[in-house]
Amino acid sequence: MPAVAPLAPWVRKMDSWAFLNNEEREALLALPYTLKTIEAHHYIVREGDKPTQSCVMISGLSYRHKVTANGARQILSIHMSGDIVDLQNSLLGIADHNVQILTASQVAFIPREAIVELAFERPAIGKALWYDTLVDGSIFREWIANVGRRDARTRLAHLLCEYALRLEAAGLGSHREWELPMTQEQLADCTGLTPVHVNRMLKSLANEGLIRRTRRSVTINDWKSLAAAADFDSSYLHLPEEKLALAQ
Amino acid sequence: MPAVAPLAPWVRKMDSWAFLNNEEREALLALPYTLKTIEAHHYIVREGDKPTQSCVMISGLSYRHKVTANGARQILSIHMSGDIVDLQNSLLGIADHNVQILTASQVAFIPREAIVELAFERPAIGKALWYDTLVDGSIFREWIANVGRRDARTRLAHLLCEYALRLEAAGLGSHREWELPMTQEQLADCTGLTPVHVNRMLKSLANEGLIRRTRRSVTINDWKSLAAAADFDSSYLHLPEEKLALAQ
DNA sequence: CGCCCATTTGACAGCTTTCAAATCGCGTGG
DNA sequence: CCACGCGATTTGAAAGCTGTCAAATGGGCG
Repeated sequence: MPAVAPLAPWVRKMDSWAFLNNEEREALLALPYTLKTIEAHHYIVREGDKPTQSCVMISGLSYRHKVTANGARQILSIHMSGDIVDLQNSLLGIADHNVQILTASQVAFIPREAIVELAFERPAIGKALWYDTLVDGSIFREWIANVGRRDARTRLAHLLCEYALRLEAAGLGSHREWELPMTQEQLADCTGLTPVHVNRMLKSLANEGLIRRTRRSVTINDWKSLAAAADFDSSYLHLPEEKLALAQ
Repeated sequence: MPAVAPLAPWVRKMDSWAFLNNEEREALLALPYTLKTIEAHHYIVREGDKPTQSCVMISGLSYRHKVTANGARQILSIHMSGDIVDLQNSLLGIADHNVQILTASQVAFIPREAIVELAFERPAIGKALWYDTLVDGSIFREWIANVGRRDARTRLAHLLCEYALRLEAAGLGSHREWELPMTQEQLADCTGLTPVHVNRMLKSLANEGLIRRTRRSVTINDWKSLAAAADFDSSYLHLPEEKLALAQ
């Protein structure tokens, strides 16, 4: 096993809800997996596939999306180190959405059966996995509200806040200082806007000093003001208590 | 036990994915519960609550929703006989959204521990419950895409198609002939539109013969055309095979 | 019969999209 | 080292879908 176990970030996240003991952490780390390095833009899963493996993000970023009949794309979620994407698709049988790599990533593929067996062999692990899918669902619900009922500026700010906080909760940086390696077109696909309008809203947020921008990334400048402008309340992320302070 | 067990619709749904044997069905039916009749508009759960029970819909309709800072409401899902709402809230600890009754309903409240224990005692039940939360998540994803990337007319048509198919899958009617007891304001809150615009779009769908309307409800007139106008593909509902034919 | 709430309708405003063109960065090749 | 090319970002102007506001209509119920 390498100096740092590839699955460690994931186990850390599963462990953050305090269901697991040491033995169970070891059991998760001992799951069989195949490690792959995947370049940006590549697909991990396509709608209609019947995946038999689940993917754990080791490093890098990925996202899930759907495409409507008129060709518009809607991004459904963003995933980072420690996230298990596609537990959904693999358990449900047929993938109902696509999973694509955002920035070059290391991904661990774990056979579905191995995970499911472990989940029911050790209830604590089962609870942690279940909990994880429930948090996933909670984030989806917030996105429905975000896209459905917030104006463009608020919507975009909300996306930034969520990303910042999740990044920090995953131990990947500070919510006050980080980079978002997404194009404005991708931000548009997250928020149900057009790239042009995303550009204008970013400009507006920057003009008021809430964020700072370089060409290809965004940094939060004034967390409190941004969170206020975003109508952002972190409770839907169901972060463990010790990480709640971040949101202040 | 009454002639028809109250939990029967739920057990039927849990069973539809073919994980359960007879013993397990019985175990579900034997779960402890409290039955309540609740009038329209009443809340079952409020955001911030710490529910310790999960609610199974026996009859009637309910919906989940969030309210944004500016007071706009976004409905997140609609629930009918056989649905378990709020497994999410009760497992996650703190409710991140509201659950409200749409039409007078009978609801069975089951203690969370009883469900969780059973889920891990009998893996098949655990799988069925997990599967159910995953389907829930799949529907949320479709709603994100619906609200984010479809125009008003398509969006509304999509909502109608989903409702029709779920109603039929739950054994509550035919997808070609049913009523939707929602106000136009509620339809608006489902789709991220205004009531006025919902009115216009319903009129447009009716003018083209896709639906028929009475004052307080909608009926599908021409399923195929409506599904086409709605960009509707039922696969995200993950209906069991024997019910797939419905969607044709 | 009268009240109240939901539905309709019309006119107008406005947020967001659309369409196009210009600018900018950055990697590549000469 | 510098020009070139291409994708991403910016910007402006105009169109359009959806929202807003207000008033009228309609139905159900006490």
